[in-house]
Amino acid sequence: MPVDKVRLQALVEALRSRGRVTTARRALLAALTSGDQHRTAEDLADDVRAAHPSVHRATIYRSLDALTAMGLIEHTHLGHGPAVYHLAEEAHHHLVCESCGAVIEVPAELFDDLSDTIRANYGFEVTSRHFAVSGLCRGCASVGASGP
Amino acid sequence: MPVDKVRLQALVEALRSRGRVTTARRALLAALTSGDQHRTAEDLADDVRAAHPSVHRATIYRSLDALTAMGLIEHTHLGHGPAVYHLAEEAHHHLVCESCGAVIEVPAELFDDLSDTIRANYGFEVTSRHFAVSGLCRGCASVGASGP
DNA sequence: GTAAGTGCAAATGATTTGCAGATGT
DNA sequence: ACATCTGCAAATCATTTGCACTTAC
Repeated sequence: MPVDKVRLQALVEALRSRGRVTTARRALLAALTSGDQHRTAEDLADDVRAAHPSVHRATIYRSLDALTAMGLIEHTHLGHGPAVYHLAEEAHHHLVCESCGAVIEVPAELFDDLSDTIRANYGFEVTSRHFAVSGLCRGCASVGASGP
Repeated sequence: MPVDKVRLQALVEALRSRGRVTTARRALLAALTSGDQHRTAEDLADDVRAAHPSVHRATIYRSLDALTAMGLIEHTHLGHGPAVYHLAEEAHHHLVCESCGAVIEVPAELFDDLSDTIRANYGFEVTSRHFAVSGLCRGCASVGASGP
């Protein structure tokens, strides 16, 4: 049995223990388990509807909210566009290039020192990867620095 | 002459050197120079229209874009709501509590170490304060940790 | 059986756009 | 004068909501 299937099954069990298992929710978990991370609600809707055409867009949003509340998935704002969703177990931060839009995933541990400093100075607990870190990627930064 | 007026005048001069000085733009700079930081486009529209009722919402957005392109202002996404604008000279990062919505301003230098690490490891230049850092403020974190 | 979840259509909130006319330099 | 801005109305994009019907457990 391939790993993805095992993963999906584990996720569905986690879902069952926290709420109802429905077609839309299972299909969403399946979509998030396979293929590209960083999928927008609209992407996921397309994906789910490929297999279950009657699932409505509104249900996608409500199901994403429910799965988020259960702690199974999270979403990140990468820029001015729609939010992107991924499984909560794939915890990581995002660097987004403001010039070309490239997205770089970085391990959450990179932020540990900053989190410690912020906790010490402000009593603020950095908990989530809800927002990307913006800046310029290597390519775009060097163009800006020396000219093309 | 109060400091704010001097600041505003300097900003208007900067604007003049980079583009046209119009009623909407001047009023926006005035609104951003005085009063609360973290104002949404809608807040700013209200503010501008108090003095100049004929200024249209669309003009506010276009003017904010223009001032951003000129480097005079920037905006930050604090959460799921609208973006908030402030003068570019007031560079700072934002911590936003996911539970109560509190916003804490922190000096940009706090991120220097992280920026260095990211630059060294990924060649990525963290340039902007475009997104807030989410987490839990002191009050909300302690409620979550030990129960109310 | 019953609360929780869903489909649908319409509403919302924030922002953008096309175009004709007004304004800054 | 002439490009740049603006006002207006309508469009767009992402997401949410009210309500009647279905479904999972």
